[in-house]
Amino acid sequence: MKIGELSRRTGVSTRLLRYYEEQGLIAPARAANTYREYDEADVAQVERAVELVKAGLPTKLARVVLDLEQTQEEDLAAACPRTVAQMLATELDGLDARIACLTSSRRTIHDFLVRTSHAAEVLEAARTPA
DNA sequence: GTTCTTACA
DNA sequence: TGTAAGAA
Repeated sequence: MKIGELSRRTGVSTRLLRYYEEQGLIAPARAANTYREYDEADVAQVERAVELVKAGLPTKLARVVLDLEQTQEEDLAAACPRTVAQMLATELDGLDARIACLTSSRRTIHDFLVRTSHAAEVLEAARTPA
């Protein structure tokens, strides 16, 4: 399939699909007319890439993870270099720090809200969207 | 009509 | 990242 269809199927803009390719996250084949040619495996690859990026991984790390998953599905354990594991651990630490920060923010806002007469009603509304 | 590359905002 | 230009 061509880039347009892949874009529709994955919800990722053609602009971003080309950028992912530039960053080594995907490696589509090329048709004779120079058009990029994607297969089903690329669809899964793009969806996976989106997950990793959503998780906040730098594209550099996402590229490595994607690469590891593609080549060493069985003994991934041995294939992942310590340096990569270390970087992932650092990501985890950063996440923990952000969670702590957000938890603090939540506390501050929540504590104030609870002091208002609209607390019960508003908090219930937030809990029951749409 | 669709994609490609390059480049600007 | 969206969008534009010019070519295929």
